[in-house]
Amino acid sequence: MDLQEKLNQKGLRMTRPRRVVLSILEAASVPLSAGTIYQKALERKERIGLVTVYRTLELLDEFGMVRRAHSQDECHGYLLASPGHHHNLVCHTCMKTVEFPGSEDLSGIVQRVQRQTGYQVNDHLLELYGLCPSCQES
Amino acid sequence: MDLQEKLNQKGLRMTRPRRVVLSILEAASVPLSAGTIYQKALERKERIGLVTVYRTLELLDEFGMVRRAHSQDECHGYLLASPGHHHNLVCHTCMKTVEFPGSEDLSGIVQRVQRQTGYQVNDHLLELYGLCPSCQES
DNA sequence: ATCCTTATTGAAAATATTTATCAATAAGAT
DNA sequence: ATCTTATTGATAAATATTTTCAATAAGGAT
Ligand SMILES: [Mn+2]
Ligand SMILES: [Mn+2]
Ligand SMILES: [Zn+2]
Ligand SMILES: [Zn+2]
Repeated sequence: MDLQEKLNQKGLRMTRPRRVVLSILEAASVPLSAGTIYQKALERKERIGLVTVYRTLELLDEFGMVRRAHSQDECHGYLLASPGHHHNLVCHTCMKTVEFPGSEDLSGIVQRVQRQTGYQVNDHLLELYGLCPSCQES
Repeated sequence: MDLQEKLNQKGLRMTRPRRVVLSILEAASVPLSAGTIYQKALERKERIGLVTVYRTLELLDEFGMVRRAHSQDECHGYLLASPGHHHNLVCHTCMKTVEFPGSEDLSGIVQRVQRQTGYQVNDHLLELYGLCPSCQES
């Protein structure tokens, strides 16, 4: 289900600014902050407000169409997210990011930690870091 | 090795502000932001600058004595970190956080992801969320 | 204890980031 | 083409973080 449909469902409207933000995210391979997206929009000579970028990101987040990247420094990068449970793999050097399906089995860890802490675990954040193919050469 | 020693090693000095920040972190069971630490210092009637809190956190971070909590909203909470590889388990409701040793085996996932993406994985961020014992009752 | 060197502090200002307001605009249904 | 109202973006306000720099204090030397 694409943005248009999700908007319709809620009586919301497809607008040019929203299309621009989405398009920029689609073209990106690294996590983008609101500010960066705004920059790129300006470069494209698009008339858009920074506030709208924030609002659109919030919207896309609600729709689950976007995911935040929590690298140590830049905490506020957004990436387009495929539907379903995924995680990010970020290149330390160039930030190029790919997602991988979250089919990993954490039940072992979860079991153990629950027993040891008394907590009831129901969610997790997993992010991998490394070197992308092209950065491995240099 | 405690803060005093690590400071000595680098020709740095143990100061009262640094002691205060450390002490506040030691007393906390939830991730604290620079601002919050500053607040608590004021409550303790300690003379300290917010800038110094930022600087001290940066320092503690370099020393690996502190870990950042990346909850969805509050991206900049700091927690005192035990030496060695650990992760955080955060309570959704009250934020109470415990750490658990990172002895989990991610090699399965890592292997698979490396093969599928061509990336070379060498680090990860794992955080668990759930309900702490006391929040389970309510 | 006193002196000296220099790491450290914090007030103040500069930047950067995020949120709130609100009149003007434009989506999209009729 | 008209109408309703969701949406935008300029502006301002609120937060958060970083930079600057003269005054202070840690801690080694005497
Ligand atoms: Mn997962
Ligand atoms: Mn681990
Ligand atoms: Zn790379
Ligand atoms: Zn709790």
